[in-house]
Amino acid sequence: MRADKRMAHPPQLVLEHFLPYRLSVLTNVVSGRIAKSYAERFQLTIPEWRIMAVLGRFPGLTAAGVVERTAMDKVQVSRGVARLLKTKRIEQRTVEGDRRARQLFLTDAGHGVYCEIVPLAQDYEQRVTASLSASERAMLDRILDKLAAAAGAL
Amino acid sequence: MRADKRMAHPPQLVLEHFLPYRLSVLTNVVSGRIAKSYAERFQLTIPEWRIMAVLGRFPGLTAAGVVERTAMDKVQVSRGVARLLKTKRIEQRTVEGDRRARQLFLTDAGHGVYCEIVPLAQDYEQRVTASLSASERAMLDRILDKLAAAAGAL
DNA sequence: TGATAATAGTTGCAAATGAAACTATATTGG
DNA sequence: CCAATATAGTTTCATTTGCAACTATTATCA
Repeated sequence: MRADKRMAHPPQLVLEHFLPYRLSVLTNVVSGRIAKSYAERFQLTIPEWRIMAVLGRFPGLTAAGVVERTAMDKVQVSRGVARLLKTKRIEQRTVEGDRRARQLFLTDAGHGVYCEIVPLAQDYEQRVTASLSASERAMLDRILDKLAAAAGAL
Repeated sequence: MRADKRMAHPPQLVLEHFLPYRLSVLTNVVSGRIAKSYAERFQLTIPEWRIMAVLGRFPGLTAAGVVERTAMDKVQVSRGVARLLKTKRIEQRTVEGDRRARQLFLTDAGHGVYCEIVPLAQDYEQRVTASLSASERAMLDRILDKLAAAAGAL
């Protein structure tokens, strides 16, 4: 009988040890905290800041490039880009030889905002990772790379 | 002049080494995959599944207890509970001595679904972490605890 | 006791989200 | 070369979200 089977081997998911769950909670907390430091002050949403961050690092990406680099939703990027264009934090240039795609760049104003937020974000990161030893930090680095590779491969 | 300053020390966020960013990308990928495996098949949203998961482990929690254990939003829990009641995956019982609160339990049907999903989730987790050595897995465990504690404490 | 504050949980509403359909442009195979 | 297909990005629409305000009940303490 089914009930007997269940009582013999009740599958159990210990949520607080379940990796996807822990990642999700941690990410939400971390992103949320950082967002607080810029959202109100610069009128930026999280997706908008993500786009700016990735463009600060990789100027000239197209929207599709942003999607690829951030694993954000395509629509989310499209709308974030639209808002950032309206607020003049980024500008676009049609790609040579492909009139569908546009390369995206931070404007001077956008770069200014970027330069203000980056230290805040770095500071927060440092305070969060301050609890780790140097070897733990190195280990985390390697582990995250492996996990990202594995998750992407499935 | 401002431009000069920027060019001298342009703050740069090296995204591929920036912890919040890496967490976010990894979480986006992982959560997306998992959601797909049960969302369609069992008509369950992520919040619903989280509630079921925590009730499978801690039967008799109240909605507030679920909030506490999952770091989910109170409203999200309220609505998830409402849907799970309607779909008969959980049932509730008024708490002795407090007519506001209700204890929540998986129904037999709910427990059946739970027992089907748990192995899927565990299997997925295993495939993602298969790339890690045992010691790396142990380390990850510790590190995530530390990070969560540190992030929460700020 | 009784007024005030706290807690459990729900609901209204405006904003955010995402799947699917859409426009416009590029590519490819026959 | 052109029809079919693929890609970049946007828009539509129904759903989901979360803050704030709400109801109902319980706790506090003057």
